[in-house]
Amino acid sequence: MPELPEVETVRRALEIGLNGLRVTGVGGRSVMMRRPLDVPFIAAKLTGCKFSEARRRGKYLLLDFDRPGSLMVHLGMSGRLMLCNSSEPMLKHAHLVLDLSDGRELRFVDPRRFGLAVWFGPGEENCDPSLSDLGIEPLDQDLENHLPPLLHARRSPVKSLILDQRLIAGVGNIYAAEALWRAGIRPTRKGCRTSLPRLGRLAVETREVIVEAVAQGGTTIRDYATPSGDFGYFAVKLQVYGKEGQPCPRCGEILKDTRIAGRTTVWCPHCQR
DNA sequence: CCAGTATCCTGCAGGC
DNA sequence: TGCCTGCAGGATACTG
Repeated sequence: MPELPEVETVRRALEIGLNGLRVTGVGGRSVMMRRPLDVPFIAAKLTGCKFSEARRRGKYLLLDFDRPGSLMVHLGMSGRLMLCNSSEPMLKHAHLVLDLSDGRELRFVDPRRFGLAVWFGPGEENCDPSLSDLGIEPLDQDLENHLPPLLHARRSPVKSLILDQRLIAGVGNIYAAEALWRAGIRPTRKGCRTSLPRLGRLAVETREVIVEAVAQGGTTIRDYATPSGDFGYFAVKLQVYGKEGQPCPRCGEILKDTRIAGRTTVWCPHCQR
């Protein structure tokens, strides 16, 4: 569910919300997620540790404490991190709960269990393929030089390519649709059949839509919220995602939806070519 | 190596 | 009111 802007918003909220706090206990249930969740192991590493900072790489969050190593969290499709008072009723799918020294709790809730939370010992995060295989960050200044030749070398639809985390890290289904619409590129067009200048434009529009979404605190479609329960306000700026059958905001043509790589893709047949 | 599909899981909306 | 189907901000194992 959450893409880079939502994860970045969560990161910023945690940096403030966890500032100066210590983990006084760890609870939850060791359910099967994208990787097995090992609550006792995380408890052994984290209990008594003081939060220091929250980092982000692509859609991955890395929480650091006053001991070597870090807790990696991915929210998958339905994952949420919530800062709650411990008196608040526990949600059904709160798989991992960190008790905090101010009496509150950080709860990792993920009904679909496509997310993950794992502890990395010192140096381990550099070896983990989920992180080491990630492509360039959309906010990287070098994006428009780096990305176009990579996409141009591939035969897949550009939509699949910008969803490929090994090429560019952090773009998901919402911002892929928005960036392609802004760049005027048909999502089914193959990378190798798209000119380098047009792919450069796509790189620029991808970064721009992500910058704008971060500034709005991300997009709330169904249930995304920051750890303190705030919603993201970028939804009002979406031009095509979820708007199939409605007129294109640029030319008025009816927006179509197609499935690419198993994912719904909305686009304008007139201005995306 | 690359490209495309199937799959993990729960919840919810829509059709009958 | 159900029951069934398909779809949902994702990543990856597997197939050809």
